[in-house]
Amino acid sequence: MSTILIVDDEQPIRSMVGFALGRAGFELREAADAEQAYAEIDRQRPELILMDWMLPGASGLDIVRRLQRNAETQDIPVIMLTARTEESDKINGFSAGVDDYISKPFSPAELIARIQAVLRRSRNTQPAESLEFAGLALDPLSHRVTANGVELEFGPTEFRLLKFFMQHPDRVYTREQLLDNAWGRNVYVEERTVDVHILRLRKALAPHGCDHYIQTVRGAGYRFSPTA
Amino acid sequence: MSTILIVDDEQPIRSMVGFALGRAGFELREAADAEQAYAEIDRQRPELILMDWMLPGASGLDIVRRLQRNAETQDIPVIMLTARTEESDKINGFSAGVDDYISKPFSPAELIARIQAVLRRSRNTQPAESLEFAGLALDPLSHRVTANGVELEFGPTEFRLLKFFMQHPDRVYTREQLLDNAWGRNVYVEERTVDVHILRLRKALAPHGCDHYIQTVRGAGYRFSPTA
DNA sequence: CCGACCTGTCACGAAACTGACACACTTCTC
DNA sequence: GAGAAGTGTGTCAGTTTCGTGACAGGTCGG
Repeated sequence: MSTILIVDDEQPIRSMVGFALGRAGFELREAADAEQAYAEIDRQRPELILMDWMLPGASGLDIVRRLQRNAETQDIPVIMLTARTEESDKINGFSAGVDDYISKPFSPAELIARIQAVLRRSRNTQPAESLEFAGLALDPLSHRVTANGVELEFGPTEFRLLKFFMQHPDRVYTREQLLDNAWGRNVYVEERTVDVHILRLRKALAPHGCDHYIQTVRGAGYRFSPTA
Repeated sequence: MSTILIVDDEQPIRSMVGFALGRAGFELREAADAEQAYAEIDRQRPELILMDWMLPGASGLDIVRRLQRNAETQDIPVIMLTARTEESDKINGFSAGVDDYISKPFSPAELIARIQAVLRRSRNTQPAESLEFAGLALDPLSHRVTANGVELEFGPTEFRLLKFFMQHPDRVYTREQLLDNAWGRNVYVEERTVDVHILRLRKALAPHGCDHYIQTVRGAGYRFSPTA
């Protein structure tokens, strides 16, 4: 049973969504503003957040950005609820970590379909279990990496990159694929940037003898393989 | 080679894009408005559409929505050309089936990169299986070759050559065929170069007794046959 | 506003890869 | 057996690819 949090100041919307989700077998919790949202998330981590675009006080995007900065809440998928009248707002939702958008008004069927699509995607890429290979451990939930018991510090990008590698070990990925998976599909950065982050990962891993876990495959890309 | 359709009412833009795409080996067709776009798509299905956001009469998004409703055209990937990064427009576009966005002005390099990324994603890339013959194993996913458990190092060309051989065992290929398949259809290299790479393959395989897997067929070419 | 941190890009040198060539060697033809 | 044709192999320079340090812009908290 998935727990879903809706953050919207309009009570009718919350009711409608609650009704639709209830029929589809989701458990819904509600928040009317940013403060309640933080409180609810803190009380129990939801599996997905439906975030209204306009809220009294803070915009939904502000909340998403703040969630992104927090290691505990960073990987909760978010679906934005937007209204047509706000199209002129300049936003950068996808790069902030928003997984999908739904325009109001929406049908219950569309809502359910999108929620399930996002959940399916995020479950594939976010196993809640800790990943460990030969002394190198990464825990997606606590957002922590340890090598032989010693905690390592990584920036968000390097963390995502290492997480992706550890989720798909022993397989070569091109720079482009790594950009798609650790950066996002809709960002345009130079492929060589991947090299730099690989370097930074290796540098951080080197003191613990784990730098060779990431191998260069000339002409193809990079591979995470702790056994080699 | 891929045929790409650009739908844009500004002739200079079409020319610039045409120039950039021509250099990258794409064939470009042009449409200045919705009517021409439909006509071009109907005449020959393009592999990808570059759609201007603002068009006289209909917006690019309207065209995309209409294409989406038609079974024949709904799976043609679309890249939107937007005047500015109006992210809120992206919201509606992604849900309508737009695959990517490029903000004007854009560089030719970015255009090419995004087109190739979208094309690659939309093409069904079947995961290749691991190939093994008598102790010699090649895994396309991890990009690894092992002989009796020992890992062997190969450059990109030798790897492609060996992969092709192992995908088509027990069959003679001329040097020209090998160049076509392991190098590429439209590259010009001396046929004798194949000999050199065969030599390098054999050299790498020899310490593990696998060098005789590749046989010379005098006057014809080479053959991969582990049993012979 | 400042300073710490994260990020993307660039430039440079090092290393690896590649294709070509020359020559030695084998096989075939007469 | 001689010559011709086809193939094996060592070598080398040009090119490509990668590692790495430096740096500027951005973000965020104070």
